[in-house]
Amino acid sequence: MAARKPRTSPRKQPKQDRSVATVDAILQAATYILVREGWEGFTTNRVAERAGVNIASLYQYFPNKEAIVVELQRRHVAKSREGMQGAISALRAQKTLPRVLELVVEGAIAEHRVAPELHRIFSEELPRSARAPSEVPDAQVDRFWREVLAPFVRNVTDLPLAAFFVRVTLHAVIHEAATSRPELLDRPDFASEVVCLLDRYLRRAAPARSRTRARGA
Amino acid sequence: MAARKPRTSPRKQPKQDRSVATVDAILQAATYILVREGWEGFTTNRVAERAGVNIASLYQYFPNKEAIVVELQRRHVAKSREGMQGAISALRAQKTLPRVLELVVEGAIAEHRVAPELHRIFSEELPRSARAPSEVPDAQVDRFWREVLAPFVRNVTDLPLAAFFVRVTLHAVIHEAATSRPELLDRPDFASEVVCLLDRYLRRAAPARSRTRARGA
Amino acid sequence: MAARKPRTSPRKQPKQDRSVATVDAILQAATYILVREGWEGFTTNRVAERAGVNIASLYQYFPNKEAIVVELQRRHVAKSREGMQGAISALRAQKTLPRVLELVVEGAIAEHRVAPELHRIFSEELPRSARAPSEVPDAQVDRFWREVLAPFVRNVTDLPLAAFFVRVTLHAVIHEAATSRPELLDRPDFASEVVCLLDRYLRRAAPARSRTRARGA
Amino acid sequence: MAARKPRTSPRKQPKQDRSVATVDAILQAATYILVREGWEGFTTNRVAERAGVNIASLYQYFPNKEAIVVELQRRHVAKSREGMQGAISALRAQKTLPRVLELVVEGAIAEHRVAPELHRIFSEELPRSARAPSEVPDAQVDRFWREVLAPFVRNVTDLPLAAFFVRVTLHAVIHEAATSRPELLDRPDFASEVVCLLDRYLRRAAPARSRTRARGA
DNA sequence: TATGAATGAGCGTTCATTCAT
DNA sequence: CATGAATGAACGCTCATTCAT
Repeated sequence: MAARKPRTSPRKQPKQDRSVATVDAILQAATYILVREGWEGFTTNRVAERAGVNIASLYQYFPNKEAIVVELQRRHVAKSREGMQGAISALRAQKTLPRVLELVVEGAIAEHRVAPELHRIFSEELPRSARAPSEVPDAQVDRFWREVLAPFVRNVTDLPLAAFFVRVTLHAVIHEAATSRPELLDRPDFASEVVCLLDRYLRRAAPARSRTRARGA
Repeated sequence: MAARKPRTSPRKQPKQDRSVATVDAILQAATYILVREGWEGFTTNRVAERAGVNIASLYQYFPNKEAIVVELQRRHVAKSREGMQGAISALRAQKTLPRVLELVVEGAIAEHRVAPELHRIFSEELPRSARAPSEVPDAQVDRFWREVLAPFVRNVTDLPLAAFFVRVTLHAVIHEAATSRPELLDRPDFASEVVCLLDRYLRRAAPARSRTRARGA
Repeated sequence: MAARKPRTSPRKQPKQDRSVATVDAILQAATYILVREGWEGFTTNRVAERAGVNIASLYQYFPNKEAIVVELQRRHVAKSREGMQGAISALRAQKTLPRVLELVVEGAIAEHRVAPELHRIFSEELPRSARAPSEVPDAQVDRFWREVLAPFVRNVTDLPLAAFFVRVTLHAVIHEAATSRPELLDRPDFASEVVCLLDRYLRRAAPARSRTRARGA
Repeated sequence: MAARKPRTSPRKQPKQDRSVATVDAILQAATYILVREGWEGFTTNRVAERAGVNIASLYQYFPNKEAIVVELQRRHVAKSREGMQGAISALRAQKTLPRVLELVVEGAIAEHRVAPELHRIFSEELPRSARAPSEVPDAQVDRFWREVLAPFVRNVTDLPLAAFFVRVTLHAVIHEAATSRPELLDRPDFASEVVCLLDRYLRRAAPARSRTRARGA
């Protein structure tokens, strides 16, 4: 039922300098057009034209239109990850939850500072067919969080659920800020608020006989 | 710079039963195709074909392709709002923050139970051109939250920022659950976890000399 | 090879007042649209809409789109002819060529003063399919001129050719003036110049051994 | 009020022989269809089909339907002008009005012998949207005539008006002959009759106290 | 390898006209 | 009769992709 999905991996590795330059020109043109015109205005002919590359050459390096965007995402993610990687590798050494969270939050903010327009395109504009399969599936991220948070949580009965909440919340607030209110990212209290939000959630007071569900009480 | 945007309001009201049925068939077919094929596969010819309606008939009721989706959104939102409205009107009577949050969370969950696939389409798949202008802009929602929360918050220094966090977080966790893990919505503790997350954030402990920023400490 | 040409005569004679009103409304709307939008914007649906008449009703009185325009032309020509008729019936009584020409020129000018925009539409805008077959074919007009002019011409060797010239010239100058320089029609010397043009042509000096062809001389 | 008029200039120049042939095939097919079916039957799909060319290829060289016809006109006018140019450049050397007129008349006749069916199409069939903007506006032609005739006219009180008459008459008789009685163009006396018509008009007898206006006399 | 040229498939939309009540 | 609804048949145009040099 799902239409066959043609491979999106680059057609061939450019080995010579000229080829590298061609591919770069294509990707740069693609970025330009995606940012300015969105996915709807993104056509291979226009990309080739703007890149100053013959359309047939374009198809020598990319098997189809989607592959261009996928490669763009691959490079974008690679660059974004850099900021995060530092945070993650430093994570295990942290002794308090706030420190852990702080590290991650700042990593995530750094991540969102990289080419935010492209980020918006990738997260909001692309149809499924052009979306690069996330390199790290959500479930795996959740697992990661579970492990990271486990030592610190207090009175959390369902750790997997909490991990889900943390992942989603963390991403949402930073992404939304980056997308629609970028000035927030620069405020010194932004990160600490995010930390506060998650910290208090994860280290909560004793259940108190399930306050929120005790409607009749 | 913004191209002239052709109106998306319906072209003519169906008067007889027969034409009401036609419009319904069109909208139903549109839903079917949107859900299965996404915006990319959504073509007026296919919609008309699936609806068993002549393409020209389709254009008697909708001035263009976008208008179909806009009408779909209008109807969807109308249906969704119902659940939320009750919650909102009951809000002012609440005496505790958990009760307030609980109401809203449950309203939002109800909202997301209505045709969740369509919900996903509308929020993730549509290009800007087909997106119905949000009836309630985010800034206004934030203002609403500010007023609602003001009586209850504790040790919150920047209420507008907090309102932003609440709006974004609330929506994100419920939306993500509805979209990728719908079974979560049915769990009895899901809502209470959301409430807990927000409640603890809004009624926080005294600042403690800025714990989270005391890196050097 | 020529596509079958569906009849353009009105479908049925409106007998009742209401029908007459309907037909009039249609023709008036048709005029409005033709003048403002030209033949390209002239669609039966728009005519019906503007006339406040259901499209199906329109087709009860006119078998097709062309028929509307043909009827419009019929009425226009009928009205135009009025001015000319007087001139023509008075023609035989005239004793001099200038008087004859003067009468006709003034008739023709009067003719072109009737709804000049419509006139332009009919003469320049319509495709062949919508052009009413001229009620009086050119050859017949030429014959008429031959008879009228015969008593007056001088040194004209080929009367039929001269008649052709008179018909064409007379129409061209008045039509062009009416179309692109309407103020000319109001100048008192305009008509007399036309008369002069034709009069001198028809009563020419003796051949002078064909001056204009004596290239070798 | 005037809608944005999309450019009609060719989209890209054919560089290889193959594409020159393509463009020629398109223009030839366009001519064929225009002549046989008129503007109404002139559709890009049919042109492409008859040209044996893919519709998309057609649009590689012409940005829209009108552009095809405009190019056709451009080429036609270029060819037509040749005959006229000779006449015009020889004009100044002429010593008598009949010689001047003769030259122009013969130039105009030659002009009308080039593809007369196309000529008819261009002058009668095209809607404004497809008409190439006349390279030489009428007013300019009138000015030209004024200068050319000035040395020769006799008893002409309003030279601009006379120039208008000359332009219109000259064109009308030749055009009408070419269009509806092409055999006339081949008759040896046709040109001389036109010359006579204009010559006598421009070199007229003394006003005689305004003969044609002396109605009361 | 790079380029100019080509193209199948389809898209959004319109319109003259007819049907069914 | 009049009306609301319907529709077959195009039409102008674009795009991702491939062919041929």
